[in-house]
Amino acid sequence: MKITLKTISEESGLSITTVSRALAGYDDVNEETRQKIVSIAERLGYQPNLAARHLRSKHTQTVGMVIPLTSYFSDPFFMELLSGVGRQAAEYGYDLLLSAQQPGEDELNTYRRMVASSRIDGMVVARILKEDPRITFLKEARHPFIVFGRSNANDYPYIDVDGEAGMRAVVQHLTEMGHRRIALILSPRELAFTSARYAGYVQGLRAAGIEPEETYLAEGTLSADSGHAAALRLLDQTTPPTAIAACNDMMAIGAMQAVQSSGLEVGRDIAVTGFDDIPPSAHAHPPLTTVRQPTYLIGRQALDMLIQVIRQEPLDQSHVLLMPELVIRESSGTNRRR
Amino acid sequence: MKITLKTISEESGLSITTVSRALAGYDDVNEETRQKIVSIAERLGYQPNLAARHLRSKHTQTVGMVIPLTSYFSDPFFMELLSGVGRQAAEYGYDLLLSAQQPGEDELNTYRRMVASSRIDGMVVARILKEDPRITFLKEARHPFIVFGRSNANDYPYIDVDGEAGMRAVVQHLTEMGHRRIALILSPRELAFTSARYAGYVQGLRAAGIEPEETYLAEGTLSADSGHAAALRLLDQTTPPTAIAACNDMMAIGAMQAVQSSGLEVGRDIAVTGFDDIPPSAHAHPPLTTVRQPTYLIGRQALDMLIQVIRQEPLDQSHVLLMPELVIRESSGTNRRR
DNA sequence: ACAGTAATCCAAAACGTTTTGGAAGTCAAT
DNA sequence: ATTGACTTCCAAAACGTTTTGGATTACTGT
Repeated sequence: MKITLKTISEESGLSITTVSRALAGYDDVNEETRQKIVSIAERLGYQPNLAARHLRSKHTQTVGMVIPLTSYFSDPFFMELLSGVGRQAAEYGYDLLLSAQQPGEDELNTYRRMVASSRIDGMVVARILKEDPRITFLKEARHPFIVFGRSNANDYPYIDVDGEAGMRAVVQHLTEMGHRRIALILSPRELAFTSARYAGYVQGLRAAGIEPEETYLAEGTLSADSGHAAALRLLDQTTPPTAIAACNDMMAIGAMQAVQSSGLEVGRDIAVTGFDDIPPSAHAHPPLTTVRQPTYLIGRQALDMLIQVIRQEPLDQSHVLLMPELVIRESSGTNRRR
Repeated sequence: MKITLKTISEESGLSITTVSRALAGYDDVNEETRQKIVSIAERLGYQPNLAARHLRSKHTQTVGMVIPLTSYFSDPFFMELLSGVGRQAAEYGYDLLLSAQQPGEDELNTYRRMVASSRIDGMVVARILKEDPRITFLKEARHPFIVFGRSNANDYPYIDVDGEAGMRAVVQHLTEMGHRRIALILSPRELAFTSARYAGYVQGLRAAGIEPEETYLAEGTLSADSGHAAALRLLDQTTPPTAIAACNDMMAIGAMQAVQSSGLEVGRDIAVTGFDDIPPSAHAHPPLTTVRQPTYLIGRQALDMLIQVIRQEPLDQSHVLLMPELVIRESSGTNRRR
């Protein structure tokens, strides 16, 4: 049988109100009665019905995250973020509601459902577009949210890593290794972080006195397969690049496979670099030179910020920008070349 | 402002009852009125308040999973399972409530909270113990659940892989490669799958006429570090093993590092194998010979089964046992030895 | 003895939905 | 005109909480 406040009320001979207030710790109930109520509640194994509580009190101790089925699940980057968010949510006693988007459903719909159905107190949004309708929606709905990433309009709290600096460091490293023909495998242009990483690439080249060339640019979709295809296109020209920088690790891993299948050796004949430092990258063959985003920690900090937004506390810092770290491994070559 | 049934009721001049029934698709409302109601609902962007709905109707379209913080998050195996469950949940229109267990909190408490607070319709339980209090609890509470794994008492629906056959295949492979001194790094004894894998190990040895020896057994905690330590212990004896089988991939990866740091080469001087085939294993150095558990698919199928339990439909199969597949890579040696 | 205060309790409303058990109206058959 | 069968609608109850706005009692100082 279900144990409710009513059960305890009957058992104790006190009103439902008093039972509720006793358990909630209000000070207008006698310490002795509280003891009695608490002990009955424990004996019966009372657990409040959260649906009822939420209906009444308007907050749910739950934060939400939407997962577009196409890519995010099984994407190690996203999983790491999820871990961080989940970990920190537990710290605050919050649960995490994952709504994988229903197949074929408009993504924005999933957001609408989540927000308007009032099952969550706030949302974490990741991998945003330059013009992101989800953010527009959340802003309009005045629903608490936190973003991993920056877009064009930045009037919302976010946490991000400096992709420009990261990619600049990659290119600087490559030029120091003697490379001059450095190609870039771009992420989709509509993604918010693409322009920052591209800008860093250009800056890195110019700092070494190199003009970027159209023929050393290729576009991928973030997946390993797309990195593979892009690398093949880049290599298939009269003066192919001697280094390939990819905008994320998955594409870099695909690119390495492409390089190897062309009979070249990564790290000796050609350098390959990534961005993200997802766990597999350290164990790739050869280990991948990349830019570390502390994704797990970002998840945790994002949740910290979200809680502040939910509680309407002023944010310590509403725009957090982390400096990424260049991680040099073998894929970019162990010895100077050329 | 919040759009509720009342809003639509006032807007349309119809009762709340009729609005509710119209939107729910009952056939006791005129088609014309339904059109009107639906169009108003759409215009206003009505989204039902799920807390209220759940309070009244007793089911939540949500399944739950508890994640012990200590190990599971950031455990690739568990993440894969999560992906499968999440993916399939979306297929049925279910959401996924993740409750990471609070640090220091009794795990069973988290289950109690989840179940009794009536926020979920069913649970997925993974990595169970031989005697698992969570299962006892769920059975007693008569709350729908599905288990990945088998324990001693099997009177509940589960899906599992045949760990005995898997480990037998590993040992058979190793003996065929000429190994006679084959060590085993055990998972914790209280875990349900440990005994099956151990049994397979013994069977595999006996099939090749080898008696298992106490000195070739070590125990780990599933983590890479524990595998590392266990391997060092195994190697530090007068006649060390020539092959080390680990009960999961993480420990195998740790063991490989230990072997390498002892100046030996994995795959040539000594063979190492794992169990699970988590994604990093294919890219390990050298790539790890292991037993593939289709964890993602298991997650999906587990959810299929859970939905059936929730709907009180008879299960197609209440005990599913999958055959795992031996994946031979370089860590077990490419050429016959000895 | 009396007002004033503090301590302790509670009835009832509210949250937004679904469901129950009709009511009202229409129409056709008698 | 009455009956029965349909169709279409709705008032009210229920789900289990929290909160509001007192009510009751006991104690204090005068």
